[in-house]
Amino acid sequence: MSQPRKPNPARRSERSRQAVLDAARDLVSELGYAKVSIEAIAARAGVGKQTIYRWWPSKGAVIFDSFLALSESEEGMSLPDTGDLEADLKIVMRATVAEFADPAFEAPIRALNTEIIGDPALAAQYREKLAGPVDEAKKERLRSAQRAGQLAADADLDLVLEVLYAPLYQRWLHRSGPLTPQYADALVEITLRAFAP
Amino acid sequence: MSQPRKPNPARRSERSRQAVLDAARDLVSELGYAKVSIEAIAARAGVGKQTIYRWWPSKGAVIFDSFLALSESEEGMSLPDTGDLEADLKIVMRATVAEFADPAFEAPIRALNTEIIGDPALAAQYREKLAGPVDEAKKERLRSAQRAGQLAADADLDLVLEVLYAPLYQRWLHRSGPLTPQYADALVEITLRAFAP
Amino acid sequence: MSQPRKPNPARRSERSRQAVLDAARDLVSELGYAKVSIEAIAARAGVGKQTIYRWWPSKGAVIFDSFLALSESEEGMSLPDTGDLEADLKIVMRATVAEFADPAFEAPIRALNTEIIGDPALAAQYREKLAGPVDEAKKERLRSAQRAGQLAADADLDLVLEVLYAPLYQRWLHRSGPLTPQYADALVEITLRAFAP
Amino acid sequence: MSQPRKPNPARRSERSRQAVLDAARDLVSELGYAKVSIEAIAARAGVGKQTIYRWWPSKGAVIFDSFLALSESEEGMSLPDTGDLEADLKIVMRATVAEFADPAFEAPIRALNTEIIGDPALAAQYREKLAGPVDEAKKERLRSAQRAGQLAADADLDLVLEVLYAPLYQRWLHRSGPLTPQYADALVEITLRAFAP
DNA sequence: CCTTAAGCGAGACGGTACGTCAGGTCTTGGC
DNA sequence: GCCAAGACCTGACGTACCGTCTCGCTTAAGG
Repeated sequence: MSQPRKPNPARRSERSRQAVLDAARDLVSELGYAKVSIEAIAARAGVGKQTIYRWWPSKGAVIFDSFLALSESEEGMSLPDTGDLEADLKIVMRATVAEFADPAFEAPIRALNTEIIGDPALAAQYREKLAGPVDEAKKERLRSAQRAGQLAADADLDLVLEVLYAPLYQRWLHRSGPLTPQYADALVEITLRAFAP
Repeated sequence: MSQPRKPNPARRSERSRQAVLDAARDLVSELGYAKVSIEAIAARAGVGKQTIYRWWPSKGAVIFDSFLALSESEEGMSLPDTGDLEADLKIVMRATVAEFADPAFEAPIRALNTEIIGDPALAAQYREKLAGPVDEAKKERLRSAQRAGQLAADADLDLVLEVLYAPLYQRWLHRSGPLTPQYADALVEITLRAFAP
Repeated sequence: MSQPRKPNPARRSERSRQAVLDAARDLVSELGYAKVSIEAIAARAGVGKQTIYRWWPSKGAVIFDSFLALSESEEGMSLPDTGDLEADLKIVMRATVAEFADPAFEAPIRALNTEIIGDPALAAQYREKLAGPVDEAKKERLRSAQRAGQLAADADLDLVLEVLYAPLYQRWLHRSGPLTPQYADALVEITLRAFAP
Repeated sequence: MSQPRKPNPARRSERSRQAVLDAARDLVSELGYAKVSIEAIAARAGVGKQTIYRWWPSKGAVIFDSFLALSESEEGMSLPDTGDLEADLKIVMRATVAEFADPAFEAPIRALNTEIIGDPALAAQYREKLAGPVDEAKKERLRSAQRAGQLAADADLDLVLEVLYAPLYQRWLHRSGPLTPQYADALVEITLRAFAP
């Protein structure tokens, strides 16, 4: 018995790959995740359906990749470090709040979360490729704060990030309350009190 | 031209309603949210498709209702109040962690979240009918703690609940880390420190 | 295990059935058998593909049925019987030759033969529903001739029909020679000599 | 603009040509004409698809060629001539009947007829390359019979062959009756009576 | 003898059609 | 008048092949 035969990546058409990713991104923005079909992506990209099925295992994977490609530009990001942790975090959190208020981010980020909930493989990729690098940058800033004595030296940084961000994400996903700069500030203050040295 | 004519709820068949809800619940457990179809629910329930379309606007609504019906039994719940907030919360949080470890809860809760992310109307219903009563019970316990001086009197109780639960939910949904009793305890401790009087 | 579940013929839409048959006939005439697709038939008929698959097992069956429907009008046909077998047969054979010269008959009849060669079930249906009644009418005329002493009383009438028609059909299908009124006459003369009393 | 550039036959790979022809023959036997694809032929032959498209214009042409190649061995055949036309023809016709009963001939011959009906160019090739030589040999025997006074001197030999063979071919293609040695004999007798001197 | 252009295998590509599944609407007959 | 049943049109699924198009690689001809 033979396996489903893997395509040869060396022959892959970069032009098609980009066209698919672009089309996927556009369609998610226009229609929302649920209403995007692989047929529509293929048609918009001017690509045969088989070309999508050859390189991606599912609709979720295509759309996920289209986000991945987007964020690859902002690689190696790092957070501001003025020496004042609270001020720095508030800037970052307020920026996040602002981002979430931008309707252009709405559809893609909800799409991403819908996929991730139902597909462990995508969730793993998400953590590794998207959340991971960003979290690492944030933890770097927190370590700097630990060295400066602004944060408990033994604080579990993953936990710090969760306390800081999870309430914000949840409130946004569930639409269970307003996302205001004040809310961002409150989260920073609460977190710093919780993990004070 | 005539409107789509609303059905008369008085005539509604309770037997069919229950059969649909039961079938929906079973199928979500067996297949996961995405793979459940209205056709399959109707077939399993021994019900005409029209009967579903007559009474529910969408697949999400049916499935949501099937969860609602489940939780209506546990109405009027309240949290333990031994006078020791930390101990009481740890009991509750550890119970939550244990619940999330039960594979029978996996499919339905992920289904619920998938629906809620993409449908504001369902999200509102969720907050009102499911999360609301539970949160109110929790807040009642927190108010008791405020009166006992175990929690800052001016603490925003919604925020307290978010800091307590959102990290847990997010870690579970994203599968970004293990859910242990120790993790539950840590969240309680962090939250109490953050909102200490 | 359950069978593929048969549709209930009582609920069949006559409007759809007719539309499919008409579309099939038209498309075969326009494009030829090989280039007709079920998708195209469905589209032209304004019908869902499933409606075709529900009632017919294959493209061949649809197209065959579309011919069947056509010929049902000429049911109960009978051949001229002037008492002069040779003259009567020449009229009929010349008419057949003329029919084959009509380009509008070209595509459908070739289509029919293509199907029949490859599909025993269709071949059986063809013999029973299309060829059978026509052949019976012809044999009726031949029996009359036998009674009149113009044909050997013990002649195998199926064989007579084959000798009369098979050369004509083959010449036309293989395009191996011209179909002229003279050719029609020659076949009649040869056949009558072969089966003379 | 440049023409599609014709390949240089001198460079043609004989090994590939044979492999394609063999694969085509095998696949037609196994699957029947309709289910054979060019992809499958190429794969079975271990040949690139382009190699097929380079040398043959259509699936029909490949398969036709594969039959041609087969029959090239039996070139220059001739019929028995014992002086007794009836006996000689019965031997030949009974042999043909036997051939048609062999299931190994089933698929290829039906395939050949399917092609020929729909493609005038292939039909012409068929007459010239396959049917022609065989018919010529048969006509040679008939001419010998004419000289011996066993057949009308002015008989149209093409017509004789049609009367002799077309009923047999048609009965086989349409499966409209049994092919027995008696049937073969009957056809010979009828034909000889029809074209008696 | 060595280049060089052709044929070759492989297989990705943009497409069309396949046959299936489900969506949501509509109709029929039974209760 | 709701209900079970299920046919209908629609649209997407994932697959099979179409015929075209590169890729490197042999391989035979001609300079």
